[in-house]
Amino acid sequence: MDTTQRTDQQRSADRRRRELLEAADRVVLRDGPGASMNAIAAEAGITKPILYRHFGDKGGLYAALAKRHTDALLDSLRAALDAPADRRERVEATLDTYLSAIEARPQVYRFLMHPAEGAPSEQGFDVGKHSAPLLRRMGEELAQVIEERLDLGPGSQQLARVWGHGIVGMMHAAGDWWLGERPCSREELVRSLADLLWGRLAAAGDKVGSPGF
Amino acid sequence: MDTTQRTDQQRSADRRRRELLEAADRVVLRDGPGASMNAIAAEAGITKPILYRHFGDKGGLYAALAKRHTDALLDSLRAALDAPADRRERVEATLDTYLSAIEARPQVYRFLMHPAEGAPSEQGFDVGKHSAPLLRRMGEELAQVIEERLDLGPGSQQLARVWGHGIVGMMHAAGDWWLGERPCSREELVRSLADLLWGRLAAAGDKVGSPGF
DNA sequence: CGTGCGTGTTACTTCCGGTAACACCGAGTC
DNA sequence: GACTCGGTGTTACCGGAAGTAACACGCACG
Repeated sequence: MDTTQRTDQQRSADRRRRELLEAADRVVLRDGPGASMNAIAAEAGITKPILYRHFGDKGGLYAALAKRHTDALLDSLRAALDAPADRRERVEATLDTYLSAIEARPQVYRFLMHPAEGAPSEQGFDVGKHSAPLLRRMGEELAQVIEERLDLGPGSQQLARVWGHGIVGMMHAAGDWWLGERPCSREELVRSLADLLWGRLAAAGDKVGSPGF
Repeated sequence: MDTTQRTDQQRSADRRRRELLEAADRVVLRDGPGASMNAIAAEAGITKPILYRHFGDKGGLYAALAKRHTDALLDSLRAALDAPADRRERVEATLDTYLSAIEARPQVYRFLMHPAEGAPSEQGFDVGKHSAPLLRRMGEELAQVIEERLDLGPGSQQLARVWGHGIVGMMHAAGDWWLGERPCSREELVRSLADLLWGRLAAAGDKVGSPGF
């Protein structure tokens, strides 16, 4: 009964919400994740309480903001992951997609990786609950693809999840470091990481002059 | 000329500093990284300005605190990394050392991974500068060991650094996820990760019913 | 005796997240 | 046309945290 009536208000509320999110986006991209609610409200041309009415609290706003970017990135990754190519190519394409994304918009990336924090009266403090939702989602997503596509024998589901989170973490940490120091080209980085996943660590020989026990 | 005079004051100042750090440690371990300077001062039986005289600002205190734990963890890891065993065993021992550490003291671990944040007037916002100093140090350390021990052919130094940071990231992300969900035993996790590094991802067969492109 | 100097305190400023209370405005109703 | 009502907006405040004076005690050294 209210579905038809709702549309009008709902649509306008949704549009407002999107405008607010875009303003918040601009501010966060400019000032970093420490951007204040006042600043965001000012950018949107309004005042704080409105933000709170729309998003509850700062965490809510940041979560909404993060969801937008996270969804976008995950879509790109899914595309690379599902491409009709052989495994190595798909892995490299996925790595490259992720690295391209963080290279193109490092501020977004920084924000996504360290969203929450700072809330006073932080209760239970369950380890691992927040951290980085994006990493978790990427890990789960990758785990699913691995489990669907690869024959890993018994315990495959568990193994796939470990690998999913592990590979995502590898990608993330290497990307973070690379972005800070730019020690090599993106292509080289992708190749090096793929080599690592392809077992080159195990296959490498000992160094000749290595400390001989 | 002042070296002899200094010893006395210096020693007492150092002892005081250590006491303060220990108090801070207790509070942070109890209340999480959001612990206030007031709370830390109270735990130490003093008041805020003293903390500021010793550590400059909250970041300084947290950095000092982080350094203690980071150094300790890195020592353990170095021991595992340098053990006289074959490569696979060393890798497993290192993974296990890290995972044991975060399992034994999750609060410390949480603190180390998300130390800073929250400072207003955060200038330049260089991506990747802060993030997690511990991860960076671990990555560099591992890179060094890899480069020392393995024969990786041309470009070995670059490759070692990529791998160092990548492997550390893998360990971290998998550990973080594991700590939150506890989906398997530590031994299984270690084995799964070592398998990943040993190329099982590349070696696995396609699943029979997999979507055939 | 007094003059530094290290150690400590109280009391303050500033800023931020979050909230309460009030003000305006357009639509539907009698 | 007056009246209410929901949505949008505001100002003004609270509580708490970081960080900073400014002042006070104690102790060695001339």
